[in-house]
Amino acid sequence: MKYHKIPDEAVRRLPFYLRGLLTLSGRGCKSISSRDLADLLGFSHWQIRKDFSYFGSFGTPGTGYDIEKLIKQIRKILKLEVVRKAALVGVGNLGLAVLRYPGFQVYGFEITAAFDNNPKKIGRKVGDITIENVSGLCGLKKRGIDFGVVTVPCEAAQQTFDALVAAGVKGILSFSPCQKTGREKVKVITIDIAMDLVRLPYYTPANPKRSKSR
Amino acid sequence: MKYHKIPDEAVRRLPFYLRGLLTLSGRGCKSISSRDLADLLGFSHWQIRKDFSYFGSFGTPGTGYDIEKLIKQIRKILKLEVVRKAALVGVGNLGLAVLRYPGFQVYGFEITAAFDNNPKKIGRKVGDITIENVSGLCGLKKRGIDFGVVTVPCEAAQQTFDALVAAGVKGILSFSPCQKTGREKVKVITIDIAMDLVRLPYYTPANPKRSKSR
DNA sequence: TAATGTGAAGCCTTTCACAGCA
DNA sequence: TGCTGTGAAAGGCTTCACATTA
Repeated sequence: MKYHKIPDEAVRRLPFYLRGLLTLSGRGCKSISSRDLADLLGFSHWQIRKDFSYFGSFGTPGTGYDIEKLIKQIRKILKLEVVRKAALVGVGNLGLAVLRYPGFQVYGFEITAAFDNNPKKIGRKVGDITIENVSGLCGLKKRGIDFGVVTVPCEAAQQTFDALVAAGVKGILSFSPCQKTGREKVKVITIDIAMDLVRLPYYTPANPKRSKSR
Repeated sequence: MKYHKIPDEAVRRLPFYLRGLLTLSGRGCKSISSRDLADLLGFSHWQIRKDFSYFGSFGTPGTGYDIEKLIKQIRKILKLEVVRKAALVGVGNLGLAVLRYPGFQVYGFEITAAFDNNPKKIGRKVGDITIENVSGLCGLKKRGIDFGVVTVPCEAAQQTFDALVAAGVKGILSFSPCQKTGREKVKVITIDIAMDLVRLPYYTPANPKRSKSR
């Protein structure tokens, strides 16, 4: 394998591969070819091989990929070998939905703390998690929490960001469109529901061209 | 203006431009240069000019863009000149969060109906919307609803998709990772929270390269 | 034989530089 | 002079074809 700059698009696909492989592993499958994995996930087989090749050579010509080995490799690439912990800030409906979402654990990701500034909510439990006052954010590092999920209203987004950055998190997943991104050194991934919903009409007939549905 | 295939990436940016312009309009601004809009939104000025140029020439050399005119143009491109209606299926925490999200209206988008299969929820009101039985999905067309938002659990995703497609919707925003996309003719945009959260660790130091935070 | 890994081609997107207009 | 609109260059990603390996 030679050096290649790794396309961010390839990184974006790794979790999909991981999910597919975990499913296969759960079914007891031992190995799979790029073609079969491609059919399963809706990618092309050369895309899958190319993506893996950015990170090394994991397969066996003539046979395919050893599923367990590949899962391990992708976990390593994504830095999910150890369980990663995140804190959620803003326990409204969206925050609750994210807290109760069961789908993180298979990846080795856990939300282990929740914060809010509403005194009525502080102290309540959601599953195993007790909602804390946002003033406690500064203690994240000590608790081994490196990531933040921001589900606060727009007005509170910027100060929540600043608090998380001050607390030393390494990355933030934000549902708020209202932050001035860029000035921080931490990676911020933003999910903006309105942005995605609003461009649906564009793809309506008379524009029947299309693309990856992201 | 000459013919150009329009990059999907440019379409993806239009709602951001629209939001910025609406904010400016609200502040009473009349016109803006590509450079100032770029600074406001965190894009580059040539990117903005290029994006607009795919759709036509909206600006005035030496002056910039007339904000109201530009808003109208982007609305037209995104097919948001008339108010677009969507139905939400699955009124759990996430569904509630989306229903209560106030940010769609400025774009000319409205969620006007909500469906669930839980008898306890049917008949309840969320804001102005009364939750209906999913069996009522087939009547969407008559009510002028062209889009669907899917916030049901994984297991129910595929059948919800089929029902929405059968009801004649033109596009679907899905929060479920579990649909076999591709076989439908309708545009599907998928938001997968776990996928986005899970790749945060990758960007953690020792991989300090970076990119657009999407 | 069956499948991987990869250089090279092709395509799409972004950036640049500047002609042209108000 | 200041800013737009756009051809052309540069850069990045995907697809292809095939040499290579088990």
